[in-house]
Amino acid sequence: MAYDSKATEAKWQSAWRGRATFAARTDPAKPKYYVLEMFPYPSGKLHVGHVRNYTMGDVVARYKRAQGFNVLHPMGWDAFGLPAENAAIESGVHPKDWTYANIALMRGQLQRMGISYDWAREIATCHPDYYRHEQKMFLDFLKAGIAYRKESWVNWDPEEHTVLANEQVIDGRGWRSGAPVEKRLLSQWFLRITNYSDELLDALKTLERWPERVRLMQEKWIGRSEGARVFFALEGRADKLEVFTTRPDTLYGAAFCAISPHHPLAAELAARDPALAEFIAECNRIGTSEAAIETAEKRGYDTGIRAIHPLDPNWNLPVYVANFVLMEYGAGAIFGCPAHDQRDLEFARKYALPVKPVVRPRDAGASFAVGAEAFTDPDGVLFNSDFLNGLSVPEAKKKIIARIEALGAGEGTVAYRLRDWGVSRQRYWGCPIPVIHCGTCGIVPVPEKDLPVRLPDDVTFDRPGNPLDHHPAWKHVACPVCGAAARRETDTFDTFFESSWYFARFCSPRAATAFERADVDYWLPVDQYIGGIEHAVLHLLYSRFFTRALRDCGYLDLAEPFAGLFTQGMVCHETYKDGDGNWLFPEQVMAGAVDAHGRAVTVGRSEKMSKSKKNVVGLETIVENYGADTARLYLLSDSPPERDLEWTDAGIEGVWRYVNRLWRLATERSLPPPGTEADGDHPARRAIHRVIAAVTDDLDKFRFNRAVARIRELTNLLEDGADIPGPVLREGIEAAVRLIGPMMPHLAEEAWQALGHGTLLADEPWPTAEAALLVEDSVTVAVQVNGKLRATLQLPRDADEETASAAALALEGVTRAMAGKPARKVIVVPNRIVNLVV
RNA sequence: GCGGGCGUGGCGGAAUUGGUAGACGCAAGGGACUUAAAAUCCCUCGGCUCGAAGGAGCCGUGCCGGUUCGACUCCGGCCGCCCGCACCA
Repeated sequence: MAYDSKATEAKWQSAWRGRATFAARTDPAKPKYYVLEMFPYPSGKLHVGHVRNYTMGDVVARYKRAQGFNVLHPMGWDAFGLPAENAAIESGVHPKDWTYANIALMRGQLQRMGISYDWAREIATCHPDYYRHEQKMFLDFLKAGIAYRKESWVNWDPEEHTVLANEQVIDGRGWRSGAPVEKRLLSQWFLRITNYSDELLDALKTLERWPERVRLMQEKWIGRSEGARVFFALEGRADKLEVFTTRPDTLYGAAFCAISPHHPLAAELAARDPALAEFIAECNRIGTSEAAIETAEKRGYDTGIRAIHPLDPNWNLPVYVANFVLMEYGAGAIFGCPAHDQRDLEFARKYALPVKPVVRPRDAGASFAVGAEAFTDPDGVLFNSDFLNGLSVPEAKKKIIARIEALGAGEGTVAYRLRDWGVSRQRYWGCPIPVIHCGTCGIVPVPEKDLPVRLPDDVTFDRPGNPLDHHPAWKHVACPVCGAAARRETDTFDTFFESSWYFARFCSPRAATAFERADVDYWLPVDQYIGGIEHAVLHLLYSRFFTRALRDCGYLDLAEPFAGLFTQGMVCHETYKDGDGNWLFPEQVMAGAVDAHGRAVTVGRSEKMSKSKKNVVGLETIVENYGADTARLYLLSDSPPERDLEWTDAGIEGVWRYVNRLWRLATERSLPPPGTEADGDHPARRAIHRVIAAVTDDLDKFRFNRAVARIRELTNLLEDGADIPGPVLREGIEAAVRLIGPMMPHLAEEAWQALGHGTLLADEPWPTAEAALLVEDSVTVAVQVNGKLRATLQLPRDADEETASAAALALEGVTRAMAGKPARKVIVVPNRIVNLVV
């Protein structure tokens, strides 16, 4: 009888729902385990990339449940964001309607996957019952000095009168309008994440269950560097130019100073230098993305101003405005040392500036010169540097900082790459920022009793700009302090704001406050967080900061929200474009790579599945034809979870065949009744228990693909084991069913029932391996001659070295390879290898 | 450009973390069953050389070099691809 996936999956999903099997309850008497997958943006279509993520989480949740943990496994929607507004502009549908319709669609798709979520805890961040709490948090941040206002640069589309996301700036132009983008200075809200730089950096060490690469990326992102700020006097001016450098030791190699196009000095000079103003305007056309700025051709504009070297009053340096100097880092100004910085070197070559080396390699002489490559190795000796000559780089740094401090020309300092988090967005579909601008009282927080500040529904997208801003009534309010006519803040929060605390909301999703203290104290931190590597820095760093900010405002007693992190690889797929250059969904591409009109399709490279490029594979057809379990197992079985997965349709058939084989194995053998205990050390029992131990270990380590391979090996063995005694066969089949349970829960429940059990497999404990069955008496040892495999050898376990080498020397293949020569050296690794060196 | 990662058969990958490279699967080819097909089952399957065969040998983990008795694994240099770069989420 073929396995009926559709009926079976519906049956068990309703059984779990009916018994509230996965409802989580705060119970301090039980050990808890909080499993969380990064919640999705409701784009409207659940694709295989999402499902890969959620399936991994479900395996962990079901596995930990079977191990006796009180498991919290919730799901919700990261529901504010730009695509809803784009949909409104393109097709006139309201962002709210679009979003809730998408949520309904995706919820249904997700429920058909049979993931063990506690659906009673579902949240959507666009709901006022969610965002009202973050408005309160913001007011608390404001009181605590964590939130503040400052000016910052944005990408401005002059045609659409909107701020563009970096993603929407393509080659310096607005994606929709095609108009050249300008940078504009806007007054915006910021959170002081930089107050927590050191804490966020130091605590990375404590995150033992995070991938090393993510911790490294965060460390580099925070970018703590020790250096110095140095003041250069300017010829003919009273003010000084402050620069930051990590290489004060190279000060004698300085060739120029460079300031950011946004430096106050640049603005001042541009006011009376039209050519400079034009240069700055050109820099502003690059956009705000650091990648764009860094990859743009390095250019500078000589201001004509001369800076006086702090250690030599007779030494002048030209001051350039340079497009690669960032106002946000250090002092927004640098001194350039071409010999010891590659970028400075290229700049110096371009503008014919001197390249004077001041550090040389230990083995180089005084004639050391720099060619096409700057000498950046910190292991070197100072020369051409007056009182620093002969010193190592660290010594020179110390000494020169002492000197400039004595001269009052600067001081040692620490700079961070990390910048404060700008949370203002000039958009409609986000959480309103709860402040009011009053002509007399300034910025006034919305009183707590007036929260939430709700988004108005009656908005239009038919003209450029922020709909909140041109809403006829919404922004006009009375000042809560003086009662005069005032104006609401029309900016909304960055959507990272919502995702920075949703894991806490899941602990008490219906609480009148953000969350109940007892609930977060019990459930947090998240024991296992699972999501894409693309979130390695921003979302995860913001959440770590936000948790600390909440702690400092008395919300909870916790610094790190995620005790364990697993970053899964992305699911990739080829991209397709039709004859007009529009993206196509894979199902729109016919055989022979033509579109619906018979035109040739351009097949692009494989990339991360994303809705914008339409290279997504939906699940409907797979679930329809093969069932959720088949899709789940396929997503787990082939690729290691941390690696990217190239989606192909081939292979799904193979998994479906396996599903049916397993089903037949569980239902078509005559077995002793349930409860029959197997004993003894039959080889099949040994194999069964080895697999139990290995799969348990694999699941602990997120090696789902290996776990699947092992379970398949077990079922292969059971299938052709005509000589396996009945009780052992039952033990083996039950083990296979229980081990596969977290991955294919519906099939496993059905098989468990077919095996004669009246319980839910979801309520059964995890199988344990009998230790005595795991040790083998005999081992296979590889025998090498000069490191090359020549034979293998069966030896009793833990045989001593003499026995092993004697047995090895007696082997025919070994004597042949040794060709009569004596062994000069014998290396014996017990139970593993004998290597004879001749 | 900068930061982080990855690279193993035709394909996805495994390799006890320095100790038998290719587990498990996909695809392909051959065969059995069948009137036929599907389903199922069995066999072969990194490359090359020698052998009728059992088998034997050489090469092989992106490329070049190094460390080691022994390297997919460690080190140095290169090439290619992926992720992130602060307003996509």
